Amino acid sequence: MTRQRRLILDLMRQSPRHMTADEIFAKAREEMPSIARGTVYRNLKLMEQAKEIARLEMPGGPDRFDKTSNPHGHLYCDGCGELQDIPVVGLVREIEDAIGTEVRSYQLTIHYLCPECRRKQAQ
Amino acid sequence: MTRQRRLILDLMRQSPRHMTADEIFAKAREEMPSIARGTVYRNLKLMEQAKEIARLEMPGGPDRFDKTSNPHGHLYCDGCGELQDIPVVGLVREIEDAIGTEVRSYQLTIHYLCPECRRKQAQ
DNA sequence: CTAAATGCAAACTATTTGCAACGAT
DNA sequence: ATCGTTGCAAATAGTTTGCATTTAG
Repeated sequence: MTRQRRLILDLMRQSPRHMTADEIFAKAREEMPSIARGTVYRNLKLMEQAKEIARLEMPGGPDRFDKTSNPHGHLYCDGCGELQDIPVVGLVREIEDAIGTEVRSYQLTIHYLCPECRRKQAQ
Repeated sequence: MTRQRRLILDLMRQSPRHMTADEIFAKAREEMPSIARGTVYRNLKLMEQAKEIARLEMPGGPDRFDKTSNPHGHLYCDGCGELQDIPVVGLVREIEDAIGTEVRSYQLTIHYLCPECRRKQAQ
């Protein structure tokens, strides 16, 4: 556990958002100007492999990282790009029944318009 | 509808697989050696925007393209990388009930081991 | 002390784009 | 003739990697 890795983890924990690697890098630079972009990417990959964090692949944009490790879906607002977690209770069980074997992992992203963006669009 | 676009569409229809842009490009070159990679990417993007085909973003690999336009989920085998369609009946309705608003689109990929890969791994 | 992690820069993969030439209507 | 489309090559975005140096245990 190096200073760099600790910093990356702390920044992720402090942010309520799902940050991109470059957002984490930028914030990290503020506190540790010598940190390299490669170090951030390397640590994110290592922590992903250790299942300490999860990588979210975003259509048409950089990956984002999620500090929670318990599996869940994501709710993506097509208006403002904000991303929220959603519990997907029952879904996995249902699918396991349907395919007759274990689900190893899954990725679910629901695109919608959040209340605020819906309001703006209505005007 | 140019010769190039028609060729790209035909190749997608002929293949039972979900091809990557480069796989399509390679196949297209066999029949039309002058076709450019950029043309394939451009046409795939145009057809995606026209909702004639769908783009599937694959974790850690190039996007794949799906000739069917009706929404459905995907079943990805972590062993051999093969990809199948799965109907996801009811899921969207359930989620709309939960979030109280319309789902504009979604992306669901289930990772599992197909029967063949499961057998190989058991040995 | 030594194995692992870092900083840096260059490499890489997938994709997009500017532009002059081409082709369909 | 005109306007969209192509082929080409260069550019871009995001990420990874090789290597000499530094650091944690």
